[in-house]
Amino acid sequence: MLPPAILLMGPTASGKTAVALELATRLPVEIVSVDSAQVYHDMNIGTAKPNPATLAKYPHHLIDLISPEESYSAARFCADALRVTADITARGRIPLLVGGTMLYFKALREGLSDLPDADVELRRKIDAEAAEHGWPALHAALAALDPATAARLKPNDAQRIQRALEVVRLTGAPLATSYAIKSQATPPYRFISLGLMPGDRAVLHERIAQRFDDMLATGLIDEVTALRTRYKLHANLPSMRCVGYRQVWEYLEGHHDRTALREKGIAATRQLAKRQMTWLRGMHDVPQLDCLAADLARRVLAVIEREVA
RNA sequence: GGCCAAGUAGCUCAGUUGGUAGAGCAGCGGAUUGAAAAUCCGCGUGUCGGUGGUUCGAUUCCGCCCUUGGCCA
Repeated sequence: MLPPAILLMGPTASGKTAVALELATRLPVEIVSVDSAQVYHDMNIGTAKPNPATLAKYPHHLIDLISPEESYSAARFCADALRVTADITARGRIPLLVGGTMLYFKALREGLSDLPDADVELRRKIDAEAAEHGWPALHAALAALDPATAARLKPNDAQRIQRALEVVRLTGAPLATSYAIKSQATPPYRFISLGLMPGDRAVLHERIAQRFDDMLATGLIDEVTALRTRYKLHANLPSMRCVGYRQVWEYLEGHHDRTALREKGIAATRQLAKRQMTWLRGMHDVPQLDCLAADLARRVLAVIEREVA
């Protein structure tokens, strides 16, 4: 029988971290972060990373991996996750993967196809073409090379059109050809999946507002200012497009005032939570618990103990 | 008490020279394969403050009333 691995998924501000820490005191688990923003060094407040004392007591894998100047990816996450979970299992412990980056969970559970990595130079060229002719023109160009993919994508879906053009140019074949092959072996685990969803979304929204205010109060703006001093950053980097960081960046550039920063930050976080919940709703095989329940940790524990045993 | 301004979507407002109304934000749904906290798509019936009048027809014009804000007493 395959060893167990626990997947704890939920929208931002649903209390995932608190539950994970609680579980860590009761089960032989090691926490693995599934979070595309917590991988960056020096982005702590805005990504709601646990504080140093907590991290010392409960080590988290897959946080603080790269510089904000760099990019991460779902593929890299899969590779990293499989490596650290193998280590954890070898130590006789159970991996507890916790986070809100649903694409990473999906990639882990369903595997990825064998596609070429991002090609910085090629992307730069495609961006230049888009700047000149617009994305709908590139969408039309894609239709000539890969009609099936073009039909699937909207003319303004910049990111996917770019990726499709990139893969087609690098492989010389339509995307579907590459997609057909899921090369990655399924992970050697028995996944125990759990989703956290708010019974009352208004309460989650309230919590998100509170949390963003807390971030501002504990120095989010200073954090971004320091990042801009320490690193070579620009507004289009994945790190600076993260929720909160993007809005503070715009504030520092003078695009809006402090009140607008707060409103935009909260709105962006809500939209994020909404997209995460859309993913979760679509995962029909993942049992869900109300993250607003008072005894949440106990309920999660009950489900896990039943499944692990 | 008098004068002035405003009352239209959850919020901020636009608009109809009289033919029952639409933007932004918020909210909701969806897509999602190496940037995913990204990127993109879809969803708008609201006593147009109330009530009388003029009119074939009033959210629009007129009277009165109500509410809010400002100025004057």
